[in-house]
Amino acid sequence: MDRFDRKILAALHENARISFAELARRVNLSAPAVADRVAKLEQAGVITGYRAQIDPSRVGLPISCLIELTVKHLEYYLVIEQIRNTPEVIECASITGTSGLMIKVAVDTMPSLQALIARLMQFGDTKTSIIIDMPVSPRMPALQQDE
Amino acid sequence: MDRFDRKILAALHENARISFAELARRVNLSAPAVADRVAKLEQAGVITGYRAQIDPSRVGLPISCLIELTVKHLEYYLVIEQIRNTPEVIECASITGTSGLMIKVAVDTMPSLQALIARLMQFGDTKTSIIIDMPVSPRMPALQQDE
DNA sequence: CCTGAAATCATTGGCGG
DNA sequence: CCGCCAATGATTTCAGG
Repeated sequence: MDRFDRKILAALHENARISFAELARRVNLSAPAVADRVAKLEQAGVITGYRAQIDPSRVGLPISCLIELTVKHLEYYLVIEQIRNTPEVIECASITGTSGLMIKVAVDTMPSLQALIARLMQFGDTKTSIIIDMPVSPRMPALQQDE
Repeated sequence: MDRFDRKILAALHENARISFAELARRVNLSAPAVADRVAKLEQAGVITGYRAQIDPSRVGLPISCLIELTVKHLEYYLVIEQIRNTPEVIECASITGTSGLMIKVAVDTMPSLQALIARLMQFGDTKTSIIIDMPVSPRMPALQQDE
């Protein structure tokens, strides 16, 4: 992990669809060299994937929420399995503290949200917050200089 | 927004770096047709970008947290500006309820986390939860059939 | 890591539904 | 308006150094 890798990661985080040729021009390496480095970063698990970012509000899902779920159930993995099978769930983190899970969801209408919360309540207490805005949308972690 | 667009979004969400030629094969359209559709999805704001997903724990940032910040400050936008300029912040949502902000951060060590929390405390009360696991990592919203 | 050649791909213009 | 085909220029990929 040197300055070339850091530049590569920054560029691919900014736009994952640029060509190796363009990437090569930006970091001052040849195209085969950057392709090789990218392959190694993928294999090392540094790059875990390339995702098109889709605006839920433009595909009929104007309401996004964070739901804190205080899991009461002992079969934790069963709850997680249920959450995985819930299409409204966009993201889910297992966290310390009483809550246990923080779930990000996107729904079309309030009744849908109500139904979703009702469904989640069988697993524990819920605390729902509507996302008003995303002042910082997913961005790159600040990379260390030393590795 | 028809079944072709939905297939395109699904494919680009699964792997944003596939070629138009490959995308065309998957959705059974020609390369120019998919390129045109992708351009329109971008212009319509449906696709907001393409991001390489980087594992913070593989770049020297093993600790990820969610910090709920109950903003006391009246100059909300100033707080947000400060948060934008904080490199440890990966994501930030403005939410309903007393908290106001939910911030996702990645840090290298516990002292760094402590310093970060101390910094955020000048803007209001904080409640920090460490992310243990991501049972559902950012995935595509379930698309509506009708548009 | 670079260069160079061959295969693949992106992009444009023109044509037909 | 939307998609297909064909051609040109760029890109990817692999070999060899």
